[in-house]
Amino acid sequence: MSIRVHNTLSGQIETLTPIHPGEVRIYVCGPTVYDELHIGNFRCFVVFDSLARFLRQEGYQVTKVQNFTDVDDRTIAQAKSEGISLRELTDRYIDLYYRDARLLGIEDQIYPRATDYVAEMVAHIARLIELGHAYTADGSVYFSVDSYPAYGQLSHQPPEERQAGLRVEMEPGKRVAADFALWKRETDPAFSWPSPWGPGRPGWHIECSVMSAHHLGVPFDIHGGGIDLVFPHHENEIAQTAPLQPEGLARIWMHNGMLTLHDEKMAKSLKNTFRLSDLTGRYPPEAIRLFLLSAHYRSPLAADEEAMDAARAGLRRIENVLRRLAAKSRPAAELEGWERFRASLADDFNTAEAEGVLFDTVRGANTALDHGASPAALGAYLAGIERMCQVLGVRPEVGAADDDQEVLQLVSAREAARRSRDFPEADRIRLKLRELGVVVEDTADGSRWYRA
RNA sequence: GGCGACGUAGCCAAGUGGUAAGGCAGAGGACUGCAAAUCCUCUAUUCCCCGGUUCGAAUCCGGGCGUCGCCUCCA
Repeated sequence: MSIRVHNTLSGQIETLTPIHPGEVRIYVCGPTVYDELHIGNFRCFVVFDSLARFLRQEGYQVTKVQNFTDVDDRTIAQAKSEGISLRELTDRYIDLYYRDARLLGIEDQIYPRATDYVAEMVAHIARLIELGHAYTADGSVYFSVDSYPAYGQLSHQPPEERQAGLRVEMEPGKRVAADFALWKRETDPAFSWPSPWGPGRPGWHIECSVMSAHHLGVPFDIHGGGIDLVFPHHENEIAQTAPLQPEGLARIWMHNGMLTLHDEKMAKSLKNTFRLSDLTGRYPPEAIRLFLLSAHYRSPLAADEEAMDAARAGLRRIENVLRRLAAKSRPAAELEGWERFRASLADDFNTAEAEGVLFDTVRGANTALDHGASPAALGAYLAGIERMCQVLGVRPEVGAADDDQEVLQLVSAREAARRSRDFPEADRIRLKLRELGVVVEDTADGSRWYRA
């Protein structure tokens, strides 16, 4: 099945044709680690994690890189204010990223951090100066946008059409307002690296060009990130790579829409963020992941409570049907619903539609169970639903029964009480089990229990 | 001001020319000792508005209105 995705560069939906047959190489712009991340940040990471899962399921060997930006104005400012080293600060927030990433089921991948690649960035910048695409000014180095006529191709807007300096003041030393920093002169010796142009630190964009090329080779297949990175970040990555790599940095540029709260982009600067850890008391992380994939990745997604409640209810529905199926199915080669599911994802990674297919299949499975379908037929439902969950990256908590003797005794005592129609006793035992964290449900075939 | 998205039920959200997926919430019914779970039925004659193209439009075209994102360090 050919896989089609939207390419911001062309503005079109294009067929993914891997550069190296059978292999897909992906780079995703990761977080700046100066503070705890909010779930808006994670929308991007979850989307591209599922994309990688899907491509693997489709038989591709996937190499995926997601960086940590561990040097910029904010990380430096935060480290300074706490009186600690950059490494100490960023280690802390990288650890917190890993904690949340694990909870959200983000698979392991290559995680380079910018400060480990400063020497390579310096070498890259030096080449740009040699080729006449960059110039030094008072210890800083800027990329000359005028030296690259195609500038603006990703954001579909040439620099002269932009209102330069609308939001940020132009730095002195730049020849043209649109020029951007490759290297910034030292402002504090505690946070600087040596370079041929004097001590300083790398600009923001250069790290991604260098680290992606280092780990994936150039060009690679997919470069992803939030749509707010199109300009200037990704535009600049393209510009500063072009003189050294005529084939460009990446073939396909994919961008996810923003998570919004109260109709505004969720962002630290707007103070309308919440973190995964703010939600975990009320929602299992799997429900959050299901929620984050409930809209098409390019659409904005509103982080409202009702939508997250719906995702949680949906997750429970999945868990319940898996419990029902586990008791009655036999392994099957068929995967119920899977073809429709993968067709949705192959069409510009439509996870919203794919979730629709998943819930269709869940209902189909419940109906089949109610109608006493064969164990093999039920096995196909089980396999299909499990495969879909695997790609979406949700690991439903089925709470499988174990061999806890106390629980087993209570369950059978309750069964006996029910048989003798001693319902008050049965209810008393059910309550007691509940206190042990065990849920008992009575079905036509007897009681079933699981850990909540 | 420029560029790019978007506007579908109470809420979330698919659908991009052939007569409105799915989830949540709500109502009724079935099942049930009670729960829980599950199933069935119902809930948008209509897709922001106004024109146009077409046998046929939520889907294409034109014009409005509204919302969001970006315009130099924001996933």
